[in-house]
Order: sequence, then C-alpha cells, then structure tokens
Amino acid sequence: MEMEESPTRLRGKPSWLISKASARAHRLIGEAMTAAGGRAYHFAILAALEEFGPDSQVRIGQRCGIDQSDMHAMLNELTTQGHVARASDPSDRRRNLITLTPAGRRRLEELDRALSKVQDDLLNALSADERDRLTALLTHVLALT
Amino acid sequence: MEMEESPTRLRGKPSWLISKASARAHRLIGEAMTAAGGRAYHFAILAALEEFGPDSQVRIGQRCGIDQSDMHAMLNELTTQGHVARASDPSDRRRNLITLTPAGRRRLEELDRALSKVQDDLLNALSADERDRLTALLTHVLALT
DNA sequence: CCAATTTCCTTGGTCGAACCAACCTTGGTG
DNA sequence: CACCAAGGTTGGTTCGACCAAGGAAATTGG
Repeated sequence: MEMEESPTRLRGKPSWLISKASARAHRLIGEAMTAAGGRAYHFAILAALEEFGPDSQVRIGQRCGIDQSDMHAMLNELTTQGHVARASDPSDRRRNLITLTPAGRRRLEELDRALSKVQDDLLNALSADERDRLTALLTHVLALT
Repeated sequence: MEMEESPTRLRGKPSWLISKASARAHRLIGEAMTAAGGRAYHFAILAALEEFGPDSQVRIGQRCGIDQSDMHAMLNELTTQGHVARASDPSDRRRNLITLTPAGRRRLEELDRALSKVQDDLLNALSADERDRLTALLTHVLALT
C-alpha cells in the first residue's frame, strides 16, 4: 500500500483520487464490519427503516442504492439475526413489509458508532471544517438535493 | 440509479458519499474505456512511464497502486497492443524493463483526453473552483505529499 | 370481468477489481 | 557455498455491482 510518488497525470484526475479514497474506505469498513459481524449494507438498510418506517424491499433498495437481488440476500441475513422482520403486506400481497425490530434499532446504533470511527480514521488528515466541505462537495456531485 | 431520498445517517457518512461517487466514476470510466478499447490501468501505467521513464514492473505497480499479478496481465495487453515494450534488464536479469513506445505515448494522450472528459461529466455540478477544492481535499486525505 | 401489463420478490447467474499464496529465477550477503 | 531477498509468473479467491428470467399478485383498459 506504500504509494511511491504517483504520476502527476493520475493525481490530477479526481476520479482516480475518489477511487483510491473509496478503496481505502472500503478496507477500513471491511475491518470494522467483520469486527462487528455486520456489513455496510446492513447499516444502510437499518438506517432507512429507522428514518422512513416499514417499507417494501424495492423502496428500501432505491433509497440506499442497493440492487433488488442484493437486498434479498441482505434481508435474509438481517432477519436471521433478528434485526428486521419480513412479513407479507396484507394490503398488497406482492410486497414484503420490512420492519425494524428493537434489536435492530440497537444494532443500528452499534453499527453507527463503528462507522463513525471509520470516518475519523479515513479523514484524520482533515479538520472538522474540511470534512464538512468535503461532504458538501460530494453531496453536490451526487446531486442529493 | 434513481436515488429516492436516502437516509440522513447515510448521507452524513463521507465514506458512503465517496463510495457512491466512486461507483459513478467507475461506470463512466468503464463506458469511456470500452469505447476507446482500453482500461484505466493502461492510462496509469503509461502515465508512470512517461513521467518517470523506463522501470520495472513492481515499481510501476507501486506508483500506481496496482498489484503485481494485475500488472502482469495489464502489461501483456499493452505489449500486444504495441504501446509498451518488455525487455529483460541486462543489469539485473530478474527485472523486466518496461519502456514506452511512440505508439504508447500517443495512446497516453488519447486516453487522457477520454478520461478528462469523464471528469467533466462526473463533476459537472461543480464549478472549476469547487473541483480544485475537491481535488485538494482528496489529495490531502490520501496524504499524497 | 377478462386480458394484458406492471410491480415485487426470488433465483441464479456474470463480471471486474482487489487481493493472496506459491513458485521459479536471479541477485546479494555472510 | 548456503542462505535470504527481490522480481516476475501463475493460478487462484473474494466481494461488490449488476443483469435476466420467472412466478405471484395487483392494476388497467377494453
């Protein structure tokens, strides 16, 4: 991982910087999540349920940017862990209504703490102000309102 | 890719924003590179050769953050394309001295143009100033000098 | 009220990037 | 000379991101 001086042309491409930063984040998250016995996707799903309430699999997936088939696998894990309940919606029997369990709510806080630590680690070279600016710029790039 | 309103907890995690931005960049680069019949790795390797001159496979890999075994495959592609020459270094016969060919130099410019366009596409929501600030912040995060 | 279409979930894949381990040849060192 | 380190090659694994087909249930339109 030692990065000898990298080519100027490369360092000048934001896409390369983003990709490298993402790789670093991915590795840190991987370590934190295996330590916690979870996944980043779990956090995303639990967060969506907490904020928006019970919902169908597709809508949760749209909110978090997770594919339907991946949602399926993630919800299998979360239900066997008891963090989420999957019941077919009586008002539309195509849907599975996913609800957050009390254990899931606690799990969310647990994963949130772990991931917040990862942010500190990832961005330890930046001041609080710079972190805010980076967050704002990336939010703008992704056009999230 | 339609992103319905995403959970606040998620949007607040820079690692998530970086990962999503990286996914977008990755897709755009994929399109641009298949159109050009190349890869992002090719660009990185050619850029390293142009800036630092002929070198061994490992050192190029260290500069670009590419694994040895991946370097092997990439150099196979680049040599059959005639963009790079691989010759065993007479002064150390363990090494392969990789050199940039004239065609490789032209190829570098070609890929640079394609990737510069990708940056424009990826960051079209940002002003030139904001792009510079984002680049500076990410460079700082990655501790590149 | 029936037919066609759409939605949601499930299943079973593919693909590429990142990474790892073992091995061989060659170079350097005690 | 014996031993270890470095460069390269080969052959893998893993994981996230994605795609396609199909079944069940709802909706729409004639």
